[in-house]
Amino acid sequence: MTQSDLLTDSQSEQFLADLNDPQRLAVLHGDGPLLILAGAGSGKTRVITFRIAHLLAHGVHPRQILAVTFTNKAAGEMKARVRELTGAAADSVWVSTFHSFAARFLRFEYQAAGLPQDFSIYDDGDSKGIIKRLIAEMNLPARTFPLGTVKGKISDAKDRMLSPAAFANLAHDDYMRRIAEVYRVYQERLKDAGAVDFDDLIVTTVRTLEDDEAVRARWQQRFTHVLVDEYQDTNLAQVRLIKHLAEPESNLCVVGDDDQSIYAWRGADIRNILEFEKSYPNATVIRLEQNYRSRPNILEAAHAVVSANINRHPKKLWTAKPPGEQITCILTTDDWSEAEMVLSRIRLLCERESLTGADCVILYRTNAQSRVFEEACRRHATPYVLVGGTKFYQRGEIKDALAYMQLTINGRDVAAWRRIINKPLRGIGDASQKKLEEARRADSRPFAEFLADTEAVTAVAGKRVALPTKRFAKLIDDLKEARETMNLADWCRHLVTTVNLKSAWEGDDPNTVATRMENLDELAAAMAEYEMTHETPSLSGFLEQAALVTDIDMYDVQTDAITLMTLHAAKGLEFPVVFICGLEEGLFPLSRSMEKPEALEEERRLFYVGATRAKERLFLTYARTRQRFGPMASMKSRFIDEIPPEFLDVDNLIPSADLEPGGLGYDAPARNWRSSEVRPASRSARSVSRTGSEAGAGQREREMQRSMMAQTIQAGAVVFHPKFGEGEVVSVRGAGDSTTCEIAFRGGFSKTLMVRFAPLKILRQ
DNA sequence: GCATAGATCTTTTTT
DNA sequence: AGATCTATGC
Repeated sequence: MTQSDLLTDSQSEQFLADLNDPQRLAVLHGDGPLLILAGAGSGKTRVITFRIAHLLAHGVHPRQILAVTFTNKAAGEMKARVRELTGAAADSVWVSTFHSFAARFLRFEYQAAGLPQDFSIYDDGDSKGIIKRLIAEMNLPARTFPLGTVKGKISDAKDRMLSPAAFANLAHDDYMRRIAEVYRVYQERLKDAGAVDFDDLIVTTVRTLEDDEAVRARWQQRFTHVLVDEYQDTNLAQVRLIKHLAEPESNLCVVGDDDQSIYAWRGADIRNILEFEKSYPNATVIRLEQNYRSRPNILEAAHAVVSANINRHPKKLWTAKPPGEQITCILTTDDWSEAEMVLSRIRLLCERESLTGADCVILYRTNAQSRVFEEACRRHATPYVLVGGTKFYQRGEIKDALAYMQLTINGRDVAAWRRIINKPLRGIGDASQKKLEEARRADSRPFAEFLADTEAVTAVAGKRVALPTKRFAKLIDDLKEARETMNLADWCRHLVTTVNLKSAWEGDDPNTVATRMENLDELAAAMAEYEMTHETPSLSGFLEQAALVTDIDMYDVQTDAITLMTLHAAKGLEFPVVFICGLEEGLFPLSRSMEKPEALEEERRLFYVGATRAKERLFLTYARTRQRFGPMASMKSRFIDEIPPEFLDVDNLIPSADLEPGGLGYDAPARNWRSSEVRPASRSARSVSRTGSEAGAGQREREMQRSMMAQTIQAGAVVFHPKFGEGEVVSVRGAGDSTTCEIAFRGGFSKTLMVRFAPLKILRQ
């Protein structure tokens, strides 16, 4: 590292001048624990990145800094921003998510952790497959032991660092004792399979650090400074991981906001942030309360809702910005017109206020709500980007191919084996599978080796399956061998043909089959890209990445497309215009949460997170009825009523003869609200102005979006494909690298292609 | 062992 | 309403 990689003092001073007082204190804070309570939009990322730059400028070696986030996207952004400040030094700073940090740790320390080097990482589906089989094996009634609940309890136990034994000790009724038993055997099965689930990544890392002094010393020495983002979302296991890594100096800087804690259902414990000072009595606490993102009206509304919570540290953000528009609340009769209204509002904003679709985001509580908006966008040929939904690596055909790959490096991976042993059909049915699986476990050899042992197989499952199992074993061995002679992408293609995956979907709709085959092509392309972008590409590295990557990670603001995503996915993002939709009792807040006060408070925080994404304008929508297991009607969300009326501009599109359903006992003064008909049209035409430094930032963002547009495709574009000819883009789905678009080709057929890999030429936008 | 039709459950959010 | 699971018959 050269001196020029580092900030010089004068540069660093210049940066500091842009910060407000508490921000500067946080950046300059010396040694010891530091808690930054950073409200929404208070420049939190800036503070973290400046702090890292500051540490680097003051002689901390980049490799000694660990910064942990929850999503790969956040990690990537942090790294990019540190790089802007410090140059190449940033590349040596270890910035990663909790899970990918743990995965990397365990690849180094697999021996101490008691894992095979090429351990598999099980996703939710893999884990559920194992647990499901266990529930059946243990004769537990599926009705009283629903898979999701059992998995959830086990996951909770892991989040709290409870071993199966400890969990069993705490179980004081038969029900919990049985779940404890499932947990115990589940762990045995994982161990046998050489696999860890998502929770285990963290738990095993913590256990290894706690049990092995040499390993602990090595890693504690390695990191002298640890920073954690979104600290309010950590669970006990994660807090312990961080604590160990930061010791003994405990130069630990955590940043978070208790009002933005929205992952309690996943084991996040808000007490971690509320009681940080108890764990670290010498901690410095800094509050960032100036908001640089939103108009005061938006902050007021968000604050009004979240401050209805009892269990909360009282605080209030402020902003120097001028008031801006009122918050628009749109009341519609049903979900269909809700979507129509949202789109027409967006159209209006784009026409009159020099905004583009990319400035707008539609947020909703549940993924299922996205459908109506997607349909509306298609109807109006409005480009949109859907974040979430079916993920590329979760598709059946992709998981199948990955399972074959996984089995070549981890021969005991039972989830992979189960997935592919009879796909394509080999005449090895369920009954034989169970017998073979059990016998193999007792035998402890890898699947391929065991299955090639004709005698052993015959003894367990009869003569009939011995031949197909032997062939299967040979197939796996051949694949393993082939891997040595070719690169990952070629090997992937080789695998698809050798295995003859296509024959597994004989009789299926030919279009579906074609799409699946295209997806497999895309998998090969993804592997090629992985090989190009990594210095030491490995199969297990690729599989690890495939297991830990999510949709939001790949999301990038681009083109003129409107963004559609859940409120949860929106955390950490900001948009000039935000629509929060489906503000109905039972949907948002969700009915399940309405029984438990803590859960209801989390819904309020979720509203707070959603609202504070907005820079300029916030819209809230309510649909009186919507399709949810058949049509259902609901009352306005209490969140709307928790906002003082002076901040709201209500656009009531429900005919006055149509009263709200169940108006009894619910204070919803719809009659007091002005109807849209009498509203002067000029109001919507008022321009959204940008002020101060925000304007500059917005401008730059816009430019970046524009430059990216060149390489992206919008609905309505006319494109050319060498194989399929000319066609028109009907819709664009997915995010970032996994963006797909549906194209209606002139030949009268349409295809869904992955933008990144399809050799498309854009003829006209 | 496998395909099909009917039954059942799902929709909270995700690393 | 749609996907996924289960029971049944071949």
